[in-house]
Amino acid sequence: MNKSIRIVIIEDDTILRLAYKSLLGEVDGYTIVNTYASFDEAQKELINDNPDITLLDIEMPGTTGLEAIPIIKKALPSTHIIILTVFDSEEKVFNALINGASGFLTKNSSTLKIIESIQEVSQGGGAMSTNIARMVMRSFQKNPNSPLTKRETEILDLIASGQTKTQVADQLFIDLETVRSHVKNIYIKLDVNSKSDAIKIAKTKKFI
Amino acid sequence: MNKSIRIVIIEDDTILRLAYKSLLGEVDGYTIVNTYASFDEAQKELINDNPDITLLDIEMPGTTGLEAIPIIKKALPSTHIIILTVFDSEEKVFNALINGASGFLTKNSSTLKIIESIQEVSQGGGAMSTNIARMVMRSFQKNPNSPLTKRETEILDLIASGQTKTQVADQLFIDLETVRSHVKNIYIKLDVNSKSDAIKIAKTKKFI
DNA sequence: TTAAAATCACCCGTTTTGGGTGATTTTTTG
DNA sequence: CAAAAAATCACCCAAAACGGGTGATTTTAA
Repeated sequence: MNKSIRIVIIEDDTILRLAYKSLLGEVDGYTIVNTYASFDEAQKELINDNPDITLLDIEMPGTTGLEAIPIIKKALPSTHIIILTVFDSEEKVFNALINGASGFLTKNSSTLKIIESIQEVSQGGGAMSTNIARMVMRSFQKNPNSPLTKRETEILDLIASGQTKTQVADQLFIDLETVRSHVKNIYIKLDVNSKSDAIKIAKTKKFI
Repeated sequence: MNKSIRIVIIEDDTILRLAYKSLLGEVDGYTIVNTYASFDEAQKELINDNPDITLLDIEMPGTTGLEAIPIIKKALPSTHIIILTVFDSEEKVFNALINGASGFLTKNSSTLKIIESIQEVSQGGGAMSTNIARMVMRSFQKNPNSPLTKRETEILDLIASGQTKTQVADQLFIDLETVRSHVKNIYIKLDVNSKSDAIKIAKTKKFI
């Protein structure tokens, strides 16, 4: 028989916390080691609990789930964190990603989805609710209505990666004056007059 | 009764193509409008087919799936593309994302997973195989062993976003000389002597 | 209570930048 | 094919930014 998956739940909503506990506790191979209503409460016990999976609410009184992620990862580098969120802001999701969460579930996820996700994450996979997956994918996608030409986009891309016009010229095997000419056109199209503004506008409008 | 979901399959492997066709064709509410062994073959027919979902192999003779995505999206802006991949390279997956695919399935995905994914994607969600989800998440995560301090990371981050040292100084309410001092230390730690090299190294090593 | 991190100062010459005002040569597309 | 769009290159100028050197002080954390 395989070892049971050790799960800790940190969720301030009592109803949800108990619901998760009783639902997941009945699953074969899952052990709910402990549950907490806040991270501050969980912090000292967590090392003892030694969970394989930590279900973590992102919105909590005291230390938020977002702030808790790096602390947990530092104390227990091999634990996998699954975030529970109401899906309010993109920023929170991306911050959680950056900090090292392995899964993202919206709170309306079905029990089955949660059970599956724990299984997948504990095997080294990733898990996302479909709306979060959609959001993540959209964040990669460029605006198809960019006013910039292909070459202009290419050049602005290189500039945004930190290169000077001279370096861009060398890399594209064209003259510095040509790059300057393109950049001037880019500035006109984006209605800016500096490198940083061009990059900022182009990024927020997803032209690059 | 709801309208059936119109599906087109573009996949050069005959066995797989027929397998998908027969498996998905039997699902209630799914209609396989057409199947093709290459995009070049599909191209003229696709507008007529008017699929809700296009299952697209990423590796194909002639026009690759990757190249096909923007063409399909241009001709049929509202169709959703689900990529089928053997999961060889990160680059391909990210390029597909950038070009506007709505789903990513590895070819070892179960029929159930494919059926679910079509459902989710056609409802505006996203779909990913767990190993691709994991890959995407990992791409967001920073290196925990960065030699840079918090402040240095913050400053390099702003510089990488296109700001000048002067702008960074203003934004952080510190003196330009302080920023310069930090940048000098960053250059030493990363063993570089220019902005662009610092950004390049820091990005590839995921320090920022 | 040390070490590390963050802050600021002034020197220097070089490179890059942004703006103006052009022109020519591909490429694309109706 | 013809017109339009995109990409290429040229030379002027002054202001800003850059990279390097060599310090010091204060604040924060181990």
